[in-house]
Amino acid sequence: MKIDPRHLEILAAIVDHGGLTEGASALGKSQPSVSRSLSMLEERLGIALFEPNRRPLQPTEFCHRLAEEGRKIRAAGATASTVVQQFKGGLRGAVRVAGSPFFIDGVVSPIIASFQSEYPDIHINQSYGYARDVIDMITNGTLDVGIVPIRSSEIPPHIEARQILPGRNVIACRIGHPLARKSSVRLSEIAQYPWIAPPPDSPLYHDLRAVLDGIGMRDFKVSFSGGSLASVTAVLASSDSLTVLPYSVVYMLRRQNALSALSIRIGDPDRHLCILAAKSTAGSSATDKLVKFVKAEFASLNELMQRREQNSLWRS
Amino acid sequence: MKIDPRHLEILAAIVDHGGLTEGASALGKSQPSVSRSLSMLEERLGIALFEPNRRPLQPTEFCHRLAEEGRKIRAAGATASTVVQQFKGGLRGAVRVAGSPFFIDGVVSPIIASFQSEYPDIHINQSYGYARDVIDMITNGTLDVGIVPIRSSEIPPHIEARQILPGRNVIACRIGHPLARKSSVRLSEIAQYPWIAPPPDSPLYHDLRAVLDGIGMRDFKVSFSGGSLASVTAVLASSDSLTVLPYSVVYMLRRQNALSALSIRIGDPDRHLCILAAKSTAGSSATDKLVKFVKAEFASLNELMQRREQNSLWRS
DNA sequence: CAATCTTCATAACTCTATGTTATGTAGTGT
DNA sequence: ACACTACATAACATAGAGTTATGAAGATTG
Repeated sequence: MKIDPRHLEILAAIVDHGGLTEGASALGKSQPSVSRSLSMLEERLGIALFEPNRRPLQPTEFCHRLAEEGRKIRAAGATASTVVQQFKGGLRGAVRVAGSPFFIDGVVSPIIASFQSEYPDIHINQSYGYARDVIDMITNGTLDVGIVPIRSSEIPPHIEARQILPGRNVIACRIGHPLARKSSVRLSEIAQYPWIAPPPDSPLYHDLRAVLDGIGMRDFKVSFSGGSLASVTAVLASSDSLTVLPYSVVYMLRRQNALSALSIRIGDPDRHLCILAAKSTAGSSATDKLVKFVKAEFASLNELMQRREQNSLWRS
Repeated sequence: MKIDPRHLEILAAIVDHGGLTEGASALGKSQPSVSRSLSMLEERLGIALFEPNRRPLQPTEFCHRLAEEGRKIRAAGATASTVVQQFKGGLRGAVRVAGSPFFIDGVVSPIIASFQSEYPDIHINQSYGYARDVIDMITNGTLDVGIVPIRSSEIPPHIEARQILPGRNVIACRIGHPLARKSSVRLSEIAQYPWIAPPPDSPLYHDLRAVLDGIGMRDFKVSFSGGSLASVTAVLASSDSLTVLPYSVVYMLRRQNALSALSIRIGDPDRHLCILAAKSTAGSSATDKLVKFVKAEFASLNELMQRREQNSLWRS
């Protein structure tokens, strides 16, 4: 027999709050109203929900079982409320953005800073996530915009994606690194230096492995592993270590006199940086504004980077 | 803002069935009723749930999101229905029995063993409990059958009780006890022997106190207290201790050459052994079969015991 | 493009469940 | 034994959902 889901929520509230009066209050209902609803439910079920003659109410095993379902209903209701708030709040100047940590820290954050000075009333909520997580969050509505390197075959049909940079990696090092001033770097010269590995679960780590496999290095010396872009940059800047980073990230950091890159061409990944958003018309004008702005900034950045051959750029 | 969980279920049904009319039918609701509920919901939310001017209704992304929560609520409701059926249907092939420990161990277990050899497909779940607990468990549906000594005034109206043995206690001892072979035992003879007391929270303990008060013994020497029927029997068998036990229990144990009883009449309790079950129609045929079997076995046992005068029985 | 069919919206009436305040009953603690 | 707490019940009002009947609008077909 079908039970009204509100009644299951009532049972959950009573069990979780240890009594009818407290449970009713938690639900915003009056104590007599809840009491009567329970009595009618017990009469319909023909099975006791609470031990008789006990104060406060002591649930039976049967009640506990139904209360468990009531908790699930309550959780679903809470999620629905969040969805409502998101769809309303999304219309009112808040955008949630996520992306690969190094891209977010190295490239996207400065762009978003520019966006916010131009649109001060739009709030940006920024977080990290790789492609798979970003897609999930956009799909379930907890994210508005994702900026991640991704293969086009990995983009599901309900998500709108636009490539903003081609996949391009370089071997990064500190400014003034012994190899940095060489116009041509040979394999044997790289082998003697230690490497910094990105977080093992990141696509960049796989890029690193691919690069080193391509160069023929089976075992490489890792002097530092994991960490944020800032910590990687700090380690690079204070040692002769090498790592693999996206070209755009190094380019942006070069502006800060932070990093340089070696004059050696390494294989580019087939994942291109894309900006992702849901295809639905629920996209807010704030989200639309941000997407447009980010596309324009990356177009500009791409143009700047293309004006410089990789090798000639790093020879200054 | 909180959404009525029934409305979330409605959204799920509409989305899953491809239209309002089909969805309403799936929920057992009328089409106009669902249409109006939806209109009122959209008005309260202030966000469109369906693309305008489309037939059949085409959900928005917002609606899809809420429908997902509706599915969770529907699933929880289905599980709750299953729980209800289990608590009702659990009475179909499995019977839960509880009673006073000494009766259960000494008399009821052998009867249930006979029952199960006759009905091997009926599962018996056996446990202990005194009258008050047994009544509570039957009331709240966690027990099917209780076998306990009880006064008829203690039986609530919603429970069906049938007396299966009159209240009758004897002073039990080991076979070969010095007093066991006497045809008439006097008070002064009893006083010198130690006593075994049943668990203090048991009605039998109160019976023991009542017996000793009636005999005029204010302070009696307790050499062993509490424990199961097996442990009490073991202590009796290996010492000259005495205790008070129900006549039927001793009778059953006598068959095993385990115990004997003194030839002295002591006051009988006003609690008679009864078999209890809920009056509700939820009683299964398995429960009915067990109740009938237990009644018959106890009638037979009662007849056997009545064929023997108490004193002549113990004189063999 | 018009006619027909399908799907949903609206109206009017009825009924049920839930809201309220007031008060009684029963269990628990001191 | 008394006071307090927690729940049950009564009476009245209201809102939401049930119904049948019917209209409006979108989609399909000839």
